Amino acid sequence: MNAATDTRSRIIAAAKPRFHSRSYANVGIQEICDSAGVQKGSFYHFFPSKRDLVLAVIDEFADDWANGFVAEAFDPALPPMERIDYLVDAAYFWQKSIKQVHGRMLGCIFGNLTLEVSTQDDILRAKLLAIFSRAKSRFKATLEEAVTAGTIAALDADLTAEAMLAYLEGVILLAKSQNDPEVIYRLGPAIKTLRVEKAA
Amino acid sequence: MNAATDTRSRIIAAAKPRFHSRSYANVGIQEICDSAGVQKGSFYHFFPSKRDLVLAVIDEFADDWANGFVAEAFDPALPPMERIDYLVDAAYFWQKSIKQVHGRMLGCIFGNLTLEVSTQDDILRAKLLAIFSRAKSRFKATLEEAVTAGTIAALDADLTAEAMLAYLEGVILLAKSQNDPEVIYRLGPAIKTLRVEKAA
DNA sequence: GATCATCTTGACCGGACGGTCATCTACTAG
DNA sequence: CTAGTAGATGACCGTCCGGTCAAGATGATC
Repeated sequence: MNAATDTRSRIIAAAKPRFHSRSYANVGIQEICDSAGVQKGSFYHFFPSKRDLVLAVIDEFADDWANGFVAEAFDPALPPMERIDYLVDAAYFWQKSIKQVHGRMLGCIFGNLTLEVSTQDDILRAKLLAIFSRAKSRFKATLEEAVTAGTIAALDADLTAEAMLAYLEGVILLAKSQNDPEVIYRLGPAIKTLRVEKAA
Repeated sequence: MNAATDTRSRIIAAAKPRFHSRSYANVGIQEICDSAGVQKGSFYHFFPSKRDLVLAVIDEFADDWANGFVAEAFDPALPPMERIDYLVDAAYFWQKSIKQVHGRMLGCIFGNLTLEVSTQDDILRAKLLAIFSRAKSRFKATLEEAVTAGTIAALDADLTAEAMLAYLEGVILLAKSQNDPEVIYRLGPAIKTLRVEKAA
């Protein structure tokens, strides 16, 4: 790792928890630079704008998830519907551990950013939409596999997948409003009851 | 209406669409004052702080809903489960009309504010939590009535109500990420498939 | 007509914001 | 040894931020 990539990744590392725990508008470049031990001019050498930083932060969070819980949850060795349970559990344990350390339930950074910036910045909205789109695909493939395996009755896999993603985000939102990850524990499992029937 | 209350309500009227369409942090006091034709000193005569303004804005939005769509939807004359359909429809049509006028889907201001500020301001979080709590009660009473009427099988009304509220917020979030109210139209009706069984 | 509380005015505060820039350093390639 | 490039430095830009304040206007009460 040369000095250049190190500076860049230190900036991102400093930005991640801040954007996650507060909001896009509430975190300043100066604060990130101070925390990363980087000069502002150096920051703008790597990132043309604040938006480009948050874009990189979103990518890192997405990678963390894809290589972590998501990879574990969507393990082909698991029965399809158990993967969904696994993912909900992972969200619960993650939020719980964050709260233990941080004192707060921070929720899903993709959901947080979506509601904050998507009316003001179409580039950020498109980025977040792409993240959700990928998540939906995972759910969809899992549902299709479950139908094929006969675990569940036929349904509209595309819409049901989207509904499940919506539900998960909604549960995390409600949990955040109560600052209580147990909400995810209580409500999460009901995700499997969601059904959108195939159009006739 | 005397001059005092008029100034106060002009401030709130100017603030409402701004907080709804952007974010808490992104809307400044000065801008609101300019739009309302009020001096900043006058603003601070009525509101001790920006937070107090947004608290008043939340109350007005809650009243608008309570006296509008919510009153229509939770009409005792309607069969219980149809009330839930009505509410989802109302959310859809409302977001659709906002998009037609504004060009954007703005989503639910309570959800928007929750994800933006609830890690940073416990007073605002408590306020939003109270709003959600009231909404949940409406769902719960409706579900209990449906069970009593034999329309649906027995379930945990409290948790199912919370799950439905979560789902609605999640659907609106996803719709906002696509800037497309049709998402609510497609996914909304599945709200009735959500079930949390009574604990044994 | 005097008093008092309510409301209005507009200048002002310190500090934070995102972003720019000329200058300097360090490394690499020819 | 030279030239070029990537990166680091820190002062600087204009603007906006939430909030304050002393002074003035207004209108009701006694």
